[in-house]
Amino acid sequence: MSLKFAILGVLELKPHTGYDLKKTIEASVAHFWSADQSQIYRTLALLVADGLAEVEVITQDGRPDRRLHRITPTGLTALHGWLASPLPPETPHDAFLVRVFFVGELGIPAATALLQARRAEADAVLFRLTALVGQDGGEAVDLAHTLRRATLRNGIRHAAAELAWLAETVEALS
Amino acid sequence: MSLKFAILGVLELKPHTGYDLKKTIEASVAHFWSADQSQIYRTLALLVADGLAEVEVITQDGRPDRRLHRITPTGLTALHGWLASPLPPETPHDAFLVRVFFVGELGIPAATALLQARRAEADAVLFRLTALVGQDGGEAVDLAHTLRRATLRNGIRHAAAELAWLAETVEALS
DNA sequence: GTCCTATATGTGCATGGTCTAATATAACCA
DNA sequence: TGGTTATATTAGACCATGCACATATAGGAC
Repeated sequence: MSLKFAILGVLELKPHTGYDLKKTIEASVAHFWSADQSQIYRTLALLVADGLAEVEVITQDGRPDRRLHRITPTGLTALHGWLASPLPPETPHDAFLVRVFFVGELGIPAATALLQARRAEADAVLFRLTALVGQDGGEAVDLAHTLRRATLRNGIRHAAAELAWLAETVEALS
Repeated sequence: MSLKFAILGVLELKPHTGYDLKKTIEASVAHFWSADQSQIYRTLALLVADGLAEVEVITQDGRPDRRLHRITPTGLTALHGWLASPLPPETPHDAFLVRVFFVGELGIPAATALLQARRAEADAVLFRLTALVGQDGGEAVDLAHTLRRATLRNGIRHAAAELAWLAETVEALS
């Protein structure tokens, strides 16, 4: 659902081909959204069909033509409407917590192993995001930039929360 | 994917009909997993087809027969295997952060409104989970119980982290 | 010379999930 | 008496995602 708008958002910044989009997404929003390449192409086609984006074909030889997509005024309206619309209720799906809930059957060592594995992951995420925020410099001036940094900080906060919870939980098991 | 195992986990505790399962899930793991009723029935059918669960039909009149599902030894093995298997890499999909990332276009008031709405939600989650943990008493003794409480505490930690992040971010916007 | 990577777009298939609705009865409330 | 809620299962349509694969060429690594 939001892939549509994530793509519109990227197209607003700059026209993209499907190929570029994949790269831009990986380089900018990968920490909270991921998209399969075929899904990107499908969604682009859908946006064009709905009049939210338009295509300029740039012929090439030796490889497929580039299909450069840009957002239309209708698309811009749709994006802004979505950004201002109320948050839909979300249905949680956390497979890790399903494991935690039932892993008691296997005893304390198995439960601890599960938590340790999770800690390694959370550590890695924290490290990666912290590096990204650091790279970014500091002095944020414009609003867009501040918000983009905020998405990274969100990931950092949650990774830290997860680590704190893991420590507390491992402790409770012993 | 994990619905299969969430259901197996519940079946291990006690045999269930599809109808019961929906209620048990809502009453116990709803804070980290939700399941559509038709999806539950489909998954149950799949478990039976795979030999992981078996059905006892209890005839009733005036309403459909109850189809009571219980886990089989094979099912138990499958559940335990899953619980001990490595965590698969997860692809993030956070629609809220997509909004944060792009909402700059609409200016500070719109961005702030988005964050305020989120705060109301996080507050509600925190309140609800805190009440649940409180209800639960205190003195947890057995492992399963400790882990179940831990899933609640996980939600609490993340809700708190979200609130802290929101405060920091609203601040950064002003 | 051969293999891998980058460029660029797509199709097909399977999985997992949501929403809607059909069916049928009993119990409870207004 | 009439409407909602609870009991219980199941089918159909649709949507989003992911994985594998098809196609075709240029350029660099080894």
